[in-house]
Amino acid sequence: MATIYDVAKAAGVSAKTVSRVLNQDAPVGRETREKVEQAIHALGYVPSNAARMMRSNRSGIVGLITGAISQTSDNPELTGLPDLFIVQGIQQVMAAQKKTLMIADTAGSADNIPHLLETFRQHRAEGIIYVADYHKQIELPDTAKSLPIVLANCFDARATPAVLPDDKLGQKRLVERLIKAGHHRIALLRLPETFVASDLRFQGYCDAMSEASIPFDPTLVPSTLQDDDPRQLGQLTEALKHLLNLDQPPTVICCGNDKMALRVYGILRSMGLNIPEDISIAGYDNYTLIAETLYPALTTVELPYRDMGRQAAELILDMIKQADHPNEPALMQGDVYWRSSVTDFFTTNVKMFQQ
Amino acid sequence: MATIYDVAKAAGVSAKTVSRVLNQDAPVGRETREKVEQAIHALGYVPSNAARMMRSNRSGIVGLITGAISQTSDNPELTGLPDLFIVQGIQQVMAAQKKTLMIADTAGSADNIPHLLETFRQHRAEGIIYVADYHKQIELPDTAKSLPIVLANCFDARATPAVLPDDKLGQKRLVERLIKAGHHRIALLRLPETFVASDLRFQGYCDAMSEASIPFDPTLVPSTLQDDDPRQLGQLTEALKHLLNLDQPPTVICCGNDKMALRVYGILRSMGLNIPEDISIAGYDNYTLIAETLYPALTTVELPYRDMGRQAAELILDMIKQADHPNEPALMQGDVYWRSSVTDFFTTNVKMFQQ
DNA sequence: CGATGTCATGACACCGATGTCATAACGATT
DNA sequence: AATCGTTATGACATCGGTGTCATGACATCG
Repeated sequence: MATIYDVAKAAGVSAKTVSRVLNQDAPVGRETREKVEQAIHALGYVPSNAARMMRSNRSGIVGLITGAISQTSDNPELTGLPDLFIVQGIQQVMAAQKKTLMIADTAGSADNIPHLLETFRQHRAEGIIYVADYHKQIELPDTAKSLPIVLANCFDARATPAVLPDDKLGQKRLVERLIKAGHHRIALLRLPETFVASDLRFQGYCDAMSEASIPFDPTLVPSTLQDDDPRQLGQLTEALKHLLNLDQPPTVICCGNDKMALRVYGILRSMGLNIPEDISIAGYDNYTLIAETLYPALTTVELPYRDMGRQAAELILDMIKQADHPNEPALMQGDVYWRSSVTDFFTTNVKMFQQ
Repeated sequence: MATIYDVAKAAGVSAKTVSRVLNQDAPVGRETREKVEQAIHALGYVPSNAARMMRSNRSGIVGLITGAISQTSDNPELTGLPDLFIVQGIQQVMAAQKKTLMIADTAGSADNIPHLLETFRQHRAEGIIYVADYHKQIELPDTAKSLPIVLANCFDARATPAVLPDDKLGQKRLVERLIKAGHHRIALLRLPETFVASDLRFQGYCDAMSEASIPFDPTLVPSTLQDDDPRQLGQLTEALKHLLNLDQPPTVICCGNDKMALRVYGILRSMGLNIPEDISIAGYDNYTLIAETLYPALTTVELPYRDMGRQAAELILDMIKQADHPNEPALMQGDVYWRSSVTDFFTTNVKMFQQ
């Protein structure tokens, strides 16, 4: 591989002059510049990052730790990898800032994290972003504290700067929208309690109901499901039977996430019920592969993963520039996506009048 | 950040001795070693990759170009990102070989590729893997030819070494299995022709049928769908009606992929048909989020993405070691996943006898 | 016209590792 | 005792860039 000296010799100038042409940090004569540029092109010269980095002591590298690439084998429930959109958001910002993003994977085990941090330090990464596959609490090894670090989609007990989805607000908005569409009997099939989002979304549900002066009816919120995937189908079936057999059954069921909604579609149909004519269904996540492909398409709330990624990236860049960092996690809002799996009683009425 | 000289001074030895402790490439006295190790620990010293790299001129970096992280905006059809499993397979091999994988993203536009290659050259990447989001033909810029390169999930006209899924064999195996289960009237809903896989899978279907001496019936293979997503639902509905209205309707429908199968589930159910009692459905891709979550679970063929990634990684490492490279693309086989969306007439019969 | 400033360029040191070579101490071999 | 081999260690050059400083040629200004 050609070096700057090869280029200098070919152009008949000093290495420093080539450097000046490359970096445009000092005036160079037009003729000289052209000779140098020709030599660079002829030799296919590309400057060595390693050498630059040594001199400047600035790597321009930001490390990213994720389990998104290797499947999280401890939780087969979540194999969809939508959290990769967080990585995408980060990538966008980094590319715009000409930073190099170095992605390392936990290979499914948190034990690897110290080793990954070590690698990042060897590369002199300026900061680190840790991305979790779903909203959860984590604990980082002590070695992590020596570099600026931002958590995305997770938080810890030490108030490390974090970017999180606003699950409470998202569920609240969805329920508000359902109420506006004329629904009063609104069921909620909660995620297993081990998920942080389970409780937050339940709170959002309660807030929306109470603000609309609809009294809370515990029969509409069956006990939460278990983590255990194989048993979930049976539990879901039971919960649905319970809801449908109520004196006043719900007109809409909010599912813990889109995947659960996919299951619910199958079960309800095997019971002979039509969506949304017999009962409306809503999800959570706006996992488009499911939400847009299901028939009918699924009303759901977006997890604002791309925004979270962008926010996390900007946060880490700020922290690299100035050791300053926020104390409160940044909560990112997701929109409600209104699709045909939910009946809008008022819109339907309008249509009837029109016809 | 501490340097090797800081460590040397703290331990009262020369920098070279510290280097020897780090690399264990020459004997060091026990006492000296311990002093050095203490100093390293006390200073939190981590050797600089940049400096090492300069001296050795070996980066240990393999570049990976993908659109998997940024969504491929030109094809909203495919937002599932399952191709990330390829990246995972690559990562596994690289980690085992202590290579650093540098992932760059096309941000949805192939125009960025030259720039990414430039970045890789700056980092002195030893080789490059290009990962496509689905089986397709691509064309790389000429600048790519100066480094060892392997294509994963795609190929070009210049016989660049490639790793591809064996779509023909996969479909053939699925159809063979269907025939073994007692199906003779087997329909195939092809992917749009713009997909390379469309024709290959059709060939596999034909091969299996002809080897079983079942004459090819073109009415069972409706004309392929259009790319155009919004129109696909209507086209699918038409195609299904056509198939169901045949004199001898199919007992099983092979869908172009799992996502299409998800649509077909919805449409058939809205027609009042039960799967698999009234008609069996099979998919392709083994996109587990769909295939395992659908009710009933979907019979499908695996796209062996992880294996492809591993294979591509091993190929590029070979090519880095020795400029040698294969001329034929490596075809990777995927297994048939047999689930409850397809009736097995013989198994059913056996059960009936048993009862 | 001499002093000053700007432009264009080169010589040289340095960033932080490691390869090469030298050296000293010590035990083993002849 | 002289020679040799091994162990343990350090001095120094080097990788490929860039920061610092110096230098010469002109242009500008009072």
